[in-house]
Amino acid sequence: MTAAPPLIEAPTDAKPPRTQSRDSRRAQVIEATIQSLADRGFSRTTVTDVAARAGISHGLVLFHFQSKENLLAETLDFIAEEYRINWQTALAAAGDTPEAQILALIKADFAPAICTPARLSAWCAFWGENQSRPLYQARCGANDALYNNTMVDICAAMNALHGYTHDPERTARLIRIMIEGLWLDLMTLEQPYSVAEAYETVMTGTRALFPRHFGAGETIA
Amino acid sequence: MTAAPPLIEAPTDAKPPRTQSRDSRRAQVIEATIQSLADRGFSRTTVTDVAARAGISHGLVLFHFQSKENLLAETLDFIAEEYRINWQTALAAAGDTPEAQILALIKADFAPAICTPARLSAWCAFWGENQSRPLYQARCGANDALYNNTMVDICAAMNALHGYTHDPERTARLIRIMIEGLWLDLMTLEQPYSVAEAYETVMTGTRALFPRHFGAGETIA
Amino acid sequence: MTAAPPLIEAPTDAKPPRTQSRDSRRAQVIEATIQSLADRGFSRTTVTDVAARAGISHGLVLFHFQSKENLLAETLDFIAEEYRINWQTALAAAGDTPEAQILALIKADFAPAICTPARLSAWCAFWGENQSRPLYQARCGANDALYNNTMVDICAAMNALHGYTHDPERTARLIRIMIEGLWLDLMTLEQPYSVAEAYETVMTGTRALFPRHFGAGETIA
Amino acid sequence: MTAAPPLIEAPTDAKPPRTQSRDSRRAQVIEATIQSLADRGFSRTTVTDVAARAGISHGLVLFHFQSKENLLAETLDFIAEEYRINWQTALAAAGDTPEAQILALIKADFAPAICTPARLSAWCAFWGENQSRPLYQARCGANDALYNNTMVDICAAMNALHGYTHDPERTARLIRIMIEGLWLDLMTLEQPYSVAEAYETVMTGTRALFPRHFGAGETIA
DNA sequence: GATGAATGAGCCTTCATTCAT
DNA sequence: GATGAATGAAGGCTCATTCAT
Repeated sequence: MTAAPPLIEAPTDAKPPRTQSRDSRRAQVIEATIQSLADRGFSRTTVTDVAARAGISHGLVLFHFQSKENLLAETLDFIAEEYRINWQTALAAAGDTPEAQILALIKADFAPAICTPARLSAWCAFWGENQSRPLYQARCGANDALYNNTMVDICAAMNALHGYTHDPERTARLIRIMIEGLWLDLMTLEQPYSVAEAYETVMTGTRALFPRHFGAGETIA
Repeated sequence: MTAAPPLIEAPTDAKPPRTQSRDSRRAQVIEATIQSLADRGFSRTTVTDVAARAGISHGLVLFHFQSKENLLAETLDFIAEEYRINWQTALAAAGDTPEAQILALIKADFAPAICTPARLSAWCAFWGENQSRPLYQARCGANDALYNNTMVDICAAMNALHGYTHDPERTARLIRIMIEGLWLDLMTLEQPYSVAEAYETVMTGTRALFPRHFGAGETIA
Repeated sequence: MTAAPPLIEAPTDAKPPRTQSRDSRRAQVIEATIQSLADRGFSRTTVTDVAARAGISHGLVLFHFQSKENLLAETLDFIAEEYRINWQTALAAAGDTPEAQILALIKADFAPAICTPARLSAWCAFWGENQSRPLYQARCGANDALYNNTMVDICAAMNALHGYTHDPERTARLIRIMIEGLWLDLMTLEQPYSVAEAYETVMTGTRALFPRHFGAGETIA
Repeated sequence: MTAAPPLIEAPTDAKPPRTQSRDSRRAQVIEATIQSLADRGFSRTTVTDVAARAGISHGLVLFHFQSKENLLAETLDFIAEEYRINWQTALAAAGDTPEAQILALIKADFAPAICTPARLSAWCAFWGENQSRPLYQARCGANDALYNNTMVDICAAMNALHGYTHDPERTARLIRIMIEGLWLDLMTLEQPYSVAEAYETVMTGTRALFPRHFGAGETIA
């Protein structure tokens, strides 16, 4: 599996030029928004705080994003797209066997670029706000459905190829919600276990579902 | 299994007496807070909205709860306690075998009094707000640890009694995060599946972990 | 003619009670809004300025009026109603002859309670803002039409009773726009003439329209 | 009477050359300001909106006019000068008799180039803003005084030549404020009468003042 | 207990103005 | 000349909190 390259550069200590290109400024602000959502949650994420994290004035944030609502929507778009590219890249790099594909998808969700406290918290901030649910559906519904359908197809291929007799829908859902549940744990627990342990836990569950595959030799690297 | 009785009465159409007992007023306000968290999310839940739902003035809400922060803390206490009583009651009513206890605990989490859109949304509202994480830990950390330890003990008993060789920590965690992941699904999906299907999904996963138990005959009733 | 009594009490030096009745507060704020419109114009009238003039916090202004837009609408309602009561009271107190009625209506428009710098400027602030035109029509259109129709009827009565052969529409319009034009002068000129001179000017114009009436003996007193 | 030629060209669909002469750019921006004042009113007229109407960037608007305040002042200068040229041209083209001069002045004020919704609204925007009153006096006071003195002189000539015995000040004022009052009507009314009807109304009033002149044969052409 | 007037901190947003390119 | 990124003052509005009644 090839990890997706980081989509935006990390902020450097070098003094940025006073005026930046439109795209670079927007990426910088979106990253600051993710950090703010993670640190302060949805309700305390303010334009002023985002601007301060990006080292610019609040006016400039709105100059680039028009409104706070739009900023949040574009931030959600960004992490959704980042997530989609991550798993699709991992899937493309995996072999043709369904077991390799499942493994690739699981590993992708715990990859360092994705399974970051900030990223997880940002997701959770959107999940936790009922008001953002229509926004979430509009921006992520299709992606989530695509992920799910992909996983269902792979589980069906496991049945066809290896003689399992699972309900593909339910099996795919189990894999997905195990990952999500572990993500939630990583955020919620005061002293969470490691990402590696989370990965091992999903693998344990997956191995239970497909006992003749996913031998214990695989680790997250 | 005996379902835990509802801890607070549902709001009736009958106008409440102008002067209610302290406890009844407080319960009424807490229920209104849960509804507001579910309907409007953490960031849009206001004292005024809670008061309107409870049919009283905002002044009275703060008279009873001192501050909004305290109101939210007590609301969290309430649902945490409600949740604790629910699973402990279910566990007490279950038989002595670990498989019966696991089944009771799972069923309890999908019981109608607990697995309500409002309840789930309220939980999620707290999870999504990083600012409330210390609060959450302070109020729910002990409960969550107790639940987890209980589940670990039961899983260890499954090993001892029935010859399974699982890591009890990891197995207990799997059962717990499957439930949480399904809860998240129920809230996040635009058109979620039924609670019964969610229950069946956990049971499928549990059955995979303990293949010689949890036969398909059990339904959520 | 009996001058309409002032509809709201002038602010006194006596320290007002910390909390006032709803109506008295609202009247106080509306008067402050009129003053602000007169002093600063539409574009510089802010909620904060109105609040400062009323000696209260901006929050309280919005507590009573919900929004700035609504405050302006209610202020317009207020002066429109004040104006309507003023001329209708004057008309009711006038005799039955159309010449007495015309005289009463003209005098009413230059009465001290109406023809105030603040009142005139407030009207002009609404006229000058295209954005407020729909608001103006919605709130004042009916009143203005009523005034105009009344004047048309009186002019028709002048024809019928005294043998004039004017177009009643045009004559009524002339009387009305002479008054409005003089109001505009009183506001626009750096060193305007007196209200009495404005009144005499309208009377001169009216006398020209009805040469056998409105002898020079009438003054505004 | 010869109508004053339009002082600035109407905007054409043809894209203007990227670099225009200084004067042409300034005229273009001033015309855009008039339109913005008319469409959006004083309080909603922004540099950005003016720039958009002129098809240039807001930076360029301020490059040419230094500040918004100065832009508004120059716009006022422009319409004041346009107005002055309009009536002075009309007056110069009129005959030597005072009755011809009065007629020419009245007609000039309802000429198509002057009595435009945009022009009227722009005037009204300035009148309605008390803050702009010093500006108005500084820029238009002399013009207005000149107009008034001219009209007073003409009314005095009417007396001398034709045996009327009016107060020239008051008569001149009546003619002027009738025109202004009708302008106000044209802007304020939801469904105003035509400009021609407004002109006829002034003529009716003028005829009443000078019964032996201004026979009904004259129309606005 | 209970209400609702009152305050003020803090939010989102607009917009005139500056200035690097 | 010309653009548009960038700033920051100021405005409308929300809402937790206080407090007189």
